Amino acid sequence: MGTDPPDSRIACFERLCRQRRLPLTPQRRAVLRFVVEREDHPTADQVCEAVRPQLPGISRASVYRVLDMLVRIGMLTKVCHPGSAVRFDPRVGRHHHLVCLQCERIIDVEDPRLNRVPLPDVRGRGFQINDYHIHFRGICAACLGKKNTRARTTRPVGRPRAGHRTGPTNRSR
Amino acid sequence: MGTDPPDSRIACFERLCRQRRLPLTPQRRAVLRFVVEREDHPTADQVCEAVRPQLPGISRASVYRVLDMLVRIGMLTKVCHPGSAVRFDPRVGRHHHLVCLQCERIIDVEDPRLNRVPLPDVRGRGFQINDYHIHFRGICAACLGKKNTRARTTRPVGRPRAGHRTGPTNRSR
DNA sequence: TATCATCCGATATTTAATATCAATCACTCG
DNA sequence: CGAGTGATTGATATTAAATATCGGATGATA
Ligand SMILES: [Zn+2]
Ligand SMILES: [Zn+2]
Ligand SMILES: [Zn+2]
Ligand SMILES: [Zn+2]
Repeated sequence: MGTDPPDSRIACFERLCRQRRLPLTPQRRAVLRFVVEREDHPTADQVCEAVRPQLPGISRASVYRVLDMLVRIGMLTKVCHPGSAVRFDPRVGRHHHLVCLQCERIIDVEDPRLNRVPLPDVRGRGFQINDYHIHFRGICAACLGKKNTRARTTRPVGRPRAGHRTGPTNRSR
Repeated sequence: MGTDPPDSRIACFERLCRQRRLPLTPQRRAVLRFVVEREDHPTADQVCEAVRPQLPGISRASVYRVLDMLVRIGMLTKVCHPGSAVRFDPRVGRHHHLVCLQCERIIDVEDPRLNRVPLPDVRGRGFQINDYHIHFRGICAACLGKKNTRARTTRPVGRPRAGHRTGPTNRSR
């Protein structure tokens, strides 16, 4: 259901709106259409910029409101990763993500074996598990290509030990 | 290593600072001590409030900076979940989380079976996987207790269909 | 077309997080 | 122990993300 073609998803949304007596506005159509047509989990800001050409007057507040509403009625889900804004995902079924530690890109990943992960036994702690979601962290193809750029996550912290000097110590200034 | 007792972790931090010639300030000690003594993944703001009694003058900016530095040198990790601020985790080894959809609480979970999850075959897409992390979503024991409170995630959206009226339609006012 | 609840855009506000900079502080080496 | 040096700190301002408010506009239904 989260992988249906865009038109089918829009139709599903319209059905849902009629059922629940929710007005079907151009803003809602445009935002949903944009998100279901993308595969890269855009942020609210990206949605805003992308939709403006077709709907010149749309306000940022509306984009936030519409996205929130689409999440509430189950058409979208939210994904987040430390260091980047919340992203919106048109796939609502169980699937998992590759997260690039360098460019923050989020890529969908699907593998039937990942849907058979054993649930931990947490009944002792009284936690009721409804669903799960795996974040695979690493480096995407694009970032592996430009390897010479220093990786933010592996940059050494602090100054080198004495004796490892890489240049003159008494700089002018 | 992420599960050692607090004193051992502080000692490890001091060793790391000396190695890298990073000044060992009271702010850094206090922030690290607080986070490693907690198990509930506090936010930067919670760290700030908790540390202030012991270090009255500490500024919010310093707390952010120190937390960021502790992440960079590998003493802490960041965790995030849509709808709540970034949280800091004293456990840096692979482990997983129970996320309560109602109160945003994050609880550590460990199960040897979860460390043998098959990695998806993404070599075709050129993604290099370094690590992974599972979010189990659900409802925690505390929130299951007070069940009468309406769950935010299951609240119906929109008004009911005509005919399902639950009260008088023509209210005064 | 008329009615009405809902939504939209504009604006202000809250919250999280980062940038700047002078004064202070921790560390090292005499 | 005391001076020298560079990183850190606190105060402040600023950016960015997200939410709240409110009058006017709009979609749904009859
Ligand atoms: Zn990348
Ligand atoms: Zn996805
Ligand atoms: Zn809870
Ligand atoms: Zn944890």
